[in-house]
Amino acid sequence: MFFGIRSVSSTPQRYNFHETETKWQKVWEERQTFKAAMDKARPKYYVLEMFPYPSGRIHMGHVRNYTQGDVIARYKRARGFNVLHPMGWDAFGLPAENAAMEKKVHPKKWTYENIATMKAQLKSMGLSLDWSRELATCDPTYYRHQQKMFLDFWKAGLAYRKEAWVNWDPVDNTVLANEQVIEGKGWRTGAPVERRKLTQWNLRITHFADELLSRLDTLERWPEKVRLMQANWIGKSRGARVFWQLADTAGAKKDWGKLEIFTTRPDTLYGASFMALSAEHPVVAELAAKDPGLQHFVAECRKTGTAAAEVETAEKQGYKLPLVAEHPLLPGKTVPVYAANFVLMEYGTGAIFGCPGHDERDHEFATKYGLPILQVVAPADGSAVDIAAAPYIEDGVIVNSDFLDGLSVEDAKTKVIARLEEMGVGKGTVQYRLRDWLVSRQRYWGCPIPAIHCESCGVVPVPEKDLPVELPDDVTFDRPGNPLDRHPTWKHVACPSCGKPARRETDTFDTFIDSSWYFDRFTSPHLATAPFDREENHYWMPVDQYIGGVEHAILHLLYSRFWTRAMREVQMTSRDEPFDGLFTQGMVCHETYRAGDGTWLTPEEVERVEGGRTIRLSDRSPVEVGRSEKMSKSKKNVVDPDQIIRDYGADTARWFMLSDSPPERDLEWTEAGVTGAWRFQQRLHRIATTAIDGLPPAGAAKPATFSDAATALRRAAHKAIAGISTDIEAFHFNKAVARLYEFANTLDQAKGGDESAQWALREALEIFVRLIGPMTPHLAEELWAALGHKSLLADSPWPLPDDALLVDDTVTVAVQLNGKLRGTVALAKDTPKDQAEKAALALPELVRGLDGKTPKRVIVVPNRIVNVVV
RNA sequence: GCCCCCGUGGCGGAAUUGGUAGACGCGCCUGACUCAAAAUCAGGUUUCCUCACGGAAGUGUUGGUUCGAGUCCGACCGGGGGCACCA
Repeated sequence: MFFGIRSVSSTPQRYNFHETETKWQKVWEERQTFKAAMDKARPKYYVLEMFPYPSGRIHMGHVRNYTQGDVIARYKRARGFNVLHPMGWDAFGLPAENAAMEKKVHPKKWTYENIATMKAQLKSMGLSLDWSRELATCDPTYYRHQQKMFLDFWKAGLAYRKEAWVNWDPVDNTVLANEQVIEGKGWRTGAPVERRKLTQWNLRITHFADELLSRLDTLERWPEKVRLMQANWIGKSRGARVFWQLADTAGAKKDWGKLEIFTTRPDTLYGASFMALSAEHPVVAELAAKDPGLQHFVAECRKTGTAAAEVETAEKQGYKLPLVAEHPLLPGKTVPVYAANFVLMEYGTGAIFGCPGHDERDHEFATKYGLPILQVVAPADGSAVDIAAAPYIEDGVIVNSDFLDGLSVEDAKTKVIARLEEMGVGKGTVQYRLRDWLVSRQRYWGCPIPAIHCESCGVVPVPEKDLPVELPDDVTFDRPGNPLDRHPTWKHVACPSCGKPARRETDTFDTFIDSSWYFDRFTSPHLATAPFDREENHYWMPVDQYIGGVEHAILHLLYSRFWTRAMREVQMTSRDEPFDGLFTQGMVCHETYRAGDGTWLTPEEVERVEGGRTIRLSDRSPVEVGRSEKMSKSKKNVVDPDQIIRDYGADTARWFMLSDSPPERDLEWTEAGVTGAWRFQQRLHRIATTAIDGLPPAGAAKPATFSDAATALRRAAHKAIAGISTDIEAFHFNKAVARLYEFANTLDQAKGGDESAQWALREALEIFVRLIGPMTPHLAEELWAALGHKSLLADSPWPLPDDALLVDDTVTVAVQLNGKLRGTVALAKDTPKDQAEKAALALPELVRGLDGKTPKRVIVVPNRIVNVVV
């Protein structure tokens, strides 16, 4: 439906939003209204929205995110806080390199042009941002500090190189962190990741695993959902490491030493019937050297890799090794040892003991290979279970387990761990699912890793005086692979330690490092000598309110929490957590359209016609309307913010973003909704400007008494203040909008009357204008000036409600008969129970319902309800 | 498979946290203005019965707790999200 857009251009506008919006944006900019400066005498408030990747143009998701943040920023400002509300650019990343390959534009040029475009777009939204603090992570003045911090972390043992099996994205030609592999596929490319053994840089996030987990409980202003996701990701499990002596059955006489396994069920040790090692386990590798069959098996395991679909369908496979393991608690008892495709080298010790009686996976494996299935846990109620048919996973009592018999599972765990430790064959441990953060990327457009490889000195840090290690500009993108690596001169340097020819590290950092501390940099964005000034940082941090998409629940938010701790470890800060409050906003969705030939159509290419049908504008052919989905280029269901702002104005776009849908839920973008929001802006302007004629001047003396109508209006106004303040604080913007509609309706109905009514009308209008200020700042500023104010609304305080006007003298009390509503009675507020009861019993509708019966009981809830029970 | 969240009119969603279900907006219907339309304004809009007054039912289904349940508890159905051979 595009009637709306057409009607805008064909209707004479009484409120010229375009002119008004540019006017006020200019005023705010000229007066540096939103420039933030440290002021220890005032309480600070740091509002931050996740900074955008400069992809080219802003999308509706940005509009929603930044509108929400701006409401909070402007509101807190009006409440007297010294607000910091900055904006910057997450400017490194692969799309710039892809653009370089496809469009032959240098990544730097492409990025900065995009930044210019998007900055202009954001400015047209009228956001209360301090642009003087703008930063871009691709700027050497930014990333030099990042390189320095990395060197500090390296020195402190928080950064290290390790050879390991890593996830390789074959499309982007780079390795990925575990967090960036979703269902076995690269998070950006969707290509199945391959496994490669490479030496890569890692950050020791696992060092803080326990703290990152336990501190989640204290993040009270974080969504429960995000905390839960992080807790699951960290994945703490208690268990034991148990050492099994390996013995050779092939007669090689080699002493294989003890095999260390991890288990969360040491209570089931007596049910062990096999051992299983990862195909990548060193013992397997050693045996494979002389066993082609095992080599083949290992290769097969590697092939199945991590792709989720394959994992699900893949059968448990084992390869019997020429080894046995001696049971640590049963002298003389041995179990066979297998290499198995389901054991992960990355988790625990890469080796397990199999207890088929009480583990789903082990049961499947044992059944396949004809291994014994022993029962060591029985249901507490004494009922029998068929352990051969299915494993028994539930809680119960331990049986067939020597000194553990009769104990509960929990008690048995404690007791067996104590015994293992006593015997020196095991120990209780805590295991985390979280792995260290792999940060090397084989890409050009990222922050260079400040390290040098020297044949004689090994890996040497770049001396601080040589920072920043800057990216060279003259690179080529004509071939796949890392342009830094094939640059003719860049990587050739002298070793800082011995001076001999050496080679620069050509990998760059994962761009999630860039975004792990930008919020700190915003506190002193221009400081050259350090990432931030301690005093400034201490004043502004932590971020009081962070707002962004839930898709960053693990990646960005967990990394940032880690980075803050790493900085603490090297004494850069004493803070533990970067974000005090977090809000995750929902996505912006739109209907999808498909032409007869199946191709996707943009909303601009279709029109809804009479009879509810939808047709393609070009040839009037019918269009299939699909369900509403997140706006995406691939489905073409996108609406350009620029166009909306041009046709309807920023205030309308903002208002619509805040209306109807709760901010944490997905929002359905509809053309009808936008025109509705636009009409309301027009209506507001009309209501206000017509009312302003004949009002007493600003600051006129308050009348001693008010007419009933005037008091009613004042009540509505002051209730609006109270309600909307609460709503904004609670992020219930849709409710605040609803209240503003109600208040606008009241205002529209308010007729001129005596002097007190005129005074009340001015009061109400001024309150109204201040209340819409955070949401539609341009219109509000315009009306504020029209009301005769010389100062800016943006500099004006939030109105405070008069408590006396918030309570009503009379209340409507519902009268129920057996819990069913029969009618209502108007009573004075706080009418005593007995009088309320009397009034209710006199209600004709109740008397009729009673039909002569005597009430058995009467429940009176003061000011609420009277329930008569018969 | 495991964990979490959500099911309220034609639609988006309210409901002071156990106390008048459907605020507010969209859409739709009727009327006014208009030659007509758009815009605007006034009124209506959960469903069923009734000319009306009024009444009955009603928050995914079902059972329970309670004077009283959209709200609390149990089971089920449906939708969404996270994790997933993690030992």
